[in-house]
Amino acid sequence: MSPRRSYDQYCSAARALDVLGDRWTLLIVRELLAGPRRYTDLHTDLPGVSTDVLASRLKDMERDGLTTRRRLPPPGAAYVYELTGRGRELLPVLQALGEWGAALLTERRPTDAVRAHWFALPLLRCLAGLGDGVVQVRLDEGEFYVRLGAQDGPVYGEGPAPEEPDARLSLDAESCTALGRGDLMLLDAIRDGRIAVAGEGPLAKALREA
Amino acid sequence: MSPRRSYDQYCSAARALDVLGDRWTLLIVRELLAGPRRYTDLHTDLPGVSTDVLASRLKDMERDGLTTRRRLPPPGAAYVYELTGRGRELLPVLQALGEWGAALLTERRPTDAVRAHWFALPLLRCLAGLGDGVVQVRLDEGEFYVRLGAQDGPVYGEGPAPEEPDARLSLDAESCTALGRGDLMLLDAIRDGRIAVAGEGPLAKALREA
DNA sequence: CGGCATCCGTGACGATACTG
DNA sequence: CAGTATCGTCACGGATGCCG
Repeated sequence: MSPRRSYDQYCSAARALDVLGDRWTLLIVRELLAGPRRYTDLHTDLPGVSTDVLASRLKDMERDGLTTRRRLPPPGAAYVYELTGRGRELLPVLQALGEWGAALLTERRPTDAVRAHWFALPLLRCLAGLGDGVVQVRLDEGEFYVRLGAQDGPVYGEGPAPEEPDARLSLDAESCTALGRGDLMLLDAIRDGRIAVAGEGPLAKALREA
Repeated sequence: MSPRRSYDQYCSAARALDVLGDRWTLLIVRELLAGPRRYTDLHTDLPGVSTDVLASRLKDMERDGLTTRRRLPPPGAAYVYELTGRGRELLPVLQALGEWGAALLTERRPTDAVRAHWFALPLLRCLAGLGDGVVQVRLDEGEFYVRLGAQDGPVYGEGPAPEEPDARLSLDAESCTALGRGDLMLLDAIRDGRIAVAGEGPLAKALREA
């Protein structure tokens, strides 16, 4: 079970850490921000987490109202874990953490795992305010999509978007980290050709012409 | 020493959690956001932290560039710990955590510790944009001050402000949590008399008249 | 095979005692 | 006052086994 060990402080940040402070919890939230995932998906995308800790965290998070467990309709009837509304409200927390940690994201160590959708979080800020629509992003490591201007704030997902995207971006991971660190401006990178833009909708035009 | 156990992920949020994810680390940052503190001050304001863990965290945080250790000039020559610029950049992280955790801050449990300056974090957002100056805040639990419009963003501190404040607020902890949760608007609370405003400067007038 | 539960070794944590 | 030393306990990581 979860932190039987509360900080016992009448402080909202301490209360948040009572729920979120355990190892792996916030990284599981980061995974689920990219959409519903099965237990095995979570286990393979979080190398190093042991099976019992993952199961324990998922139980705690469900009890704390962060996630729900749902059975997928057949075929492929499996359980998936997904965030509740309350869980999705953690997006600003992960954005703040990611922004602070961007300065630490220098070289890639040989032991570092990489997943494409981990770059969606820093890209959300860069793309905010450019208009509404779905942007499909392709990296060497994989692809993900970003839904801008959604009613519950922008959301994103792993893999190809379920609907036809309004614009397609192709770039490399290095440019992605530079964007997140603020060393590179999105529109500069498009002008330089470090980011390729495809698509004919207004969102694609806005990205190319601005 | 600190997380020898890295998550080993090429992701800025995971990198941040490598540094910040240990128990007590972010709460020590919260304490130091209120100004430099001695070891004993930290130990008494963080009930439950053991002496060796506190010492270990402070070493790790200094090594990771979050804090510095400085000897105070006599009299009272003691060591104080204070945040570096990099450490102060964690303010948005704690604000995001506090905002999310505000929903969990309901009744005060009998085991909960309270410190007045823990309420400074949520109040910063409420006071932002009302102008520049120093606001002294008095609660039953103690007092703190908030410096609005500072060059490095607003900062705050425990106890009375070192300079003469531009406005003085008196309120109770319940109103403070309601403000942080968004259930109560600052100017409404002033009109209702739940917050008393003293002072003659333009900031005090702005608080009373808006 | 996906979804855990069990067992075990190691290390982190919490409480107390002690020292410069 | 500012930590270090010691020790019991628990959480974590890794491997394996069970069960639908």
